[in-house]
Amino acid sequence: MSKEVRVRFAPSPTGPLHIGGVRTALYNYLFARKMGGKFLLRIEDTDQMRFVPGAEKYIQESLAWLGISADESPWKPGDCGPYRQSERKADYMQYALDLVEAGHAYYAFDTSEELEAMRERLTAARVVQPQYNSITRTQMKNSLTLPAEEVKERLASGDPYVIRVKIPRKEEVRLNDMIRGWVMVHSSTLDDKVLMKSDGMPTYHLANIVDDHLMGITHVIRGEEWLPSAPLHVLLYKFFGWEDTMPQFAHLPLLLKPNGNGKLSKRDGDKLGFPVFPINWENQETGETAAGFREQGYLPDAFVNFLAFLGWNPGDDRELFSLEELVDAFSVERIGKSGTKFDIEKAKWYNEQYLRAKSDQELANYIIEDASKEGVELVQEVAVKAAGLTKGRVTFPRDLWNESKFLFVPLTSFDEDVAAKKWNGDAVKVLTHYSIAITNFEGTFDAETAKTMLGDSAEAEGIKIGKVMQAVRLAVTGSGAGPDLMEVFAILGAKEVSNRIQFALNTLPVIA
RNA sequence: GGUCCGUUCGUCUAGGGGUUAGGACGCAUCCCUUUCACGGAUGAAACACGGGUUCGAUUCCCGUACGGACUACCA
Repeated sequence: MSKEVRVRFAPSPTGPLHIGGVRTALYNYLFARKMGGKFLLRIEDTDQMRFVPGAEKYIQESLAWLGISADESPWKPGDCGPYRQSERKADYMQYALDLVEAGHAYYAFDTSEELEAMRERLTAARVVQPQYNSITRTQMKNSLTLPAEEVKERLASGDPYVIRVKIPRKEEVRLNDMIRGWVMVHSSTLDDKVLMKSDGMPTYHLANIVDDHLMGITHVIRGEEWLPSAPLHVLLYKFFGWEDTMPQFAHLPLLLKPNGNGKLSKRDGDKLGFPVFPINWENQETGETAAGFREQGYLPDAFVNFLAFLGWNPGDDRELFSLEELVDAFSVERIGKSGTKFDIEKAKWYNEQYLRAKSDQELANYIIEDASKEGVELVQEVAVKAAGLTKGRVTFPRDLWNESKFLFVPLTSFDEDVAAKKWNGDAVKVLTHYSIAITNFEGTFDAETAKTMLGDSAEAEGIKIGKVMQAVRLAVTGSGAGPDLMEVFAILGAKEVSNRIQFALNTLPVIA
């Protein structure tokens, strides 16, 4: 009987959460639910310089929109709080000190200028890897090179210092990644990463190990950009003596730019013409804004479904999955290894699928809302009909109103190309006849009736109905394309159709 | 440069020692439709390359190429 699965999503509040992060959150969530475990959200705000107000709220709102709920978070604390690293600040130093005590870490007093000088010196000496490591640390100012007395004095006098991990000179570090299998790295290629910064805050490397341990995290599912530092993390677990409870790692393939190369970054949104963020973002201080999927008209279910399939698949031909179904079907084994290019067309397709699956009643609300923004008040019943007529032709909810708008507002113009091609004497004859026929029509003007009467008018004029159909559509809708014309007539009603035909007859050029 | 990761249609992917290499998006054609769209059908479209191993490699191994990530007192 293994212990309960506990996973975490640990974003840092440095701006809007980008889509890759959202996917990471999703996979963590799916895994936790699938395994009957817990999904926690931890805010990694150890970088005070990059902290952006509002980013935390953005993360919260984004996940809420998608239905990704955390069992424990800053807003819903469990037994392992606090869930913001800045609020755990006091604890990290002791852990770092324990490492120093055990000889796995040391104080370093080098200034940034000295570090820079070291790198330049090494570069000049053609050292391939100018870094702070088992070789170079012997020439730097740290507690391994300085006399114990001086170290004590510097510490006592408040000299700025960092604590660095002391990477062993020769050691093979292995980890068994759930997605990539065994990964082996030699410690000689690792550097003595800073664990505690001079501002008293831990770096990611220290904080994430300490917190994951303290929070009982069993699986770390994160982006592939963390793979290179994973060996360091494994070493840290070992130094702390936590090997037995070290989480399993799963490094997710990256989300790539659609046009080719490089991982999808925050800046790509504007360039590529589609959002890279879940919801709209606005930085109050800088005025920086970014577009979100939600505001573009993507449905949360569709977006989640789309995102889940970016790097994962169920192993069969099914494509449409609700969040619950994703939970049921999810497994880490079925996550791919290679980077995934982002294809907005597929996202649109998903949105169309989910939109069409909605009832006319539900869709009608979008139409009513959008219409009222333009000062048009619609009754539910008509909006429902309009929704039914147009839902097969749209990608986003807002398209519903755009596609059905012509039903509710007076025509002001006619498509010129269609007019040039289809508006002719025959059409005028039929339309004139039809207009008169229906203007005083008393019965139920349903699609069937409208069609029969139109056929009768054409026959009376001795003209084939098919020849003038496009002109009829043009006269009543102003366009050469649209939903079933007779259904449109039924919604419009005989009176309105007649009026529109009259308007067209008066507006369009008269042709003999 | 170094370390690590990766490579099946344009894209997302299934598959896995012997298959007509399957599906989805997109694209094209046809059908449906008195329009456009939806829907249906069909089609074009892929195992990066070179060596092994093997009776047989897209599949296993090794190289090469290409791509990517990382290489901060950022996460």
